[in-house]
Amino acid sequence: MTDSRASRHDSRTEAIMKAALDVALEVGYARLSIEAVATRAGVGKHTVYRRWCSRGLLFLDAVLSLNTEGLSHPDTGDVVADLRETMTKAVKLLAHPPWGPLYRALIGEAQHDPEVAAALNRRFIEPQTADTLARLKAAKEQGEIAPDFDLDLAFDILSGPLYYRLLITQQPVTDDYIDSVLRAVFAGMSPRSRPVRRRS
Amino acid sequence: MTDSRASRHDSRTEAIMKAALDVALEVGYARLSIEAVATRAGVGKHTVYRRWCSRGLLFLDAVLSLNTEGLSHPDTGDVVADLRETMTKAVKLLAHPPWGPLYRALIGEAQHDPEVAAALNRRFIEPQTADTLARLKAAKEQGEIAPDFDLDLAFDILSGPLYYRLLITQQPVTDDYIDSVLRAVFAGMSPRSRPVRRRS
DNA sequence: TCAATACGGCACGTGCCGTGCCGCTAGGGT
DNA sequence: ACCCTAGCGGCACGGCACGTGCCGTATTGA
Repeated sequence: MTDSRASRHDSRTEAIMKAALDVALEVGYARLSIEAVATRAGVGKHTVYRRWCSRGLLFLDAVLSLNTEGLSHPDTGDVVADLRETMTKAVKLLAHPPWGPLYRALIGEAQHDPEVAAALNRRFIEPQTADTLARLKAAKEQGEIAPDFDLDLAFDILSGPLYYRLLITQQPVTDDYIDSVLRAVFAGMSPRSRPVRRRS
Repeated sequence: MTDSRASRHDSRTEAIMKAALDVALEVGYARLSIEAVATRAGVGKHTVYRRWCSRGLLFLDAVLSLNTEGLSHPDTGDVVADLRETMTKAVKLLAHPPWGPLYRALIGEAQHDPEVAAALNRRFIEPQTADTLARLKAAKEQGEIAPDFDLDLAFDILSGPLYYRLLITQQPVTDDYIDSVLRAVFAGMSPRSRPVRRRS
């Protein structure tokens, strides 16, 4: 096998990311040290520093390695139902233990480290956004969304409240809340708006 | 004067908060150390630790000490115009240098330190929210907002997109963006909604 | 067999942590 | 006018994690 070297290399990499997640879950990201991660992984510090140039980027890789499966959007013809399903799945992953605290810590780190912020956007936020935008575009073409509605803005308005709850007020993001956001955003705040169809 | 002792105490406190802001603006909150703050303030480390039990709480006090004047809502009878004015003012304060990076760092710290998160909510987020909710309530009573619209939710939907831009994508929050959010949220995403009045 | 590469282990200097201790000074009590 | 005391600045300490050298080793590919 010509890739023995590479596979050894990869196994170390995975061991380090696994150890980083373990330590972060135990003591919190704020108290996560490279030393502790290296020790936990049974690895020298050099082996960590050779792969990641900062604690934040290591943590980013570790958290994103949990990307079990993508959050691709179904298309049943009912955009509200499809959005609800995807948002519920995403929130279940990202806003609840054990991953909720880790994801929050990752976004927190992004506020201090521009590299982490850029990488988080490029590798997680943008792909997820593109996927949702595609679904919204299809909905607009089928007349489920007003033709002059800016879809990038629509994404912000749908995601923003969830992140606001996750990061600022830190109230739980329940299925009911997702439902309320969807209804409210589709219906609009003005009186006499056309109501959106309720959950069947 | 019987409060000389208290005034001496307060002058130290203010000097430390001022020094914390200076250092944070120079090297960033991530590299802000108590030692540097104490030195900058011409103060012993004890004098800092006696007042704040963590770096995050000191930073919170320092940033909130910039609360020049409250962001109270005007009531001209046009809720969209009033919200636009307040949101524009808030964004101008909180999303632009020099305070933008500091506010982002504060929210970032809140992701790691529950005490900071709780204090930030209690001392800044909740009062601001209450103020906006009062204005929204008045608008609902005057028929500018649909009578069955949850106003707490309305606040989340209006604020969320701004925070999403500030914290996640880190795109600039422009006046046009605020305008777009207001129009979109009032009109709703569904087709054939009653359009909200445009800026005069 | 041999050179090369990546590795684990160890040690180092540095910076900051949080906490003692010491001597001083400015105010307040009498 | 006296001292008493709380709060202070300065200093030093042990501890921890940083990031980086160095060394000996094991596994790999020539």
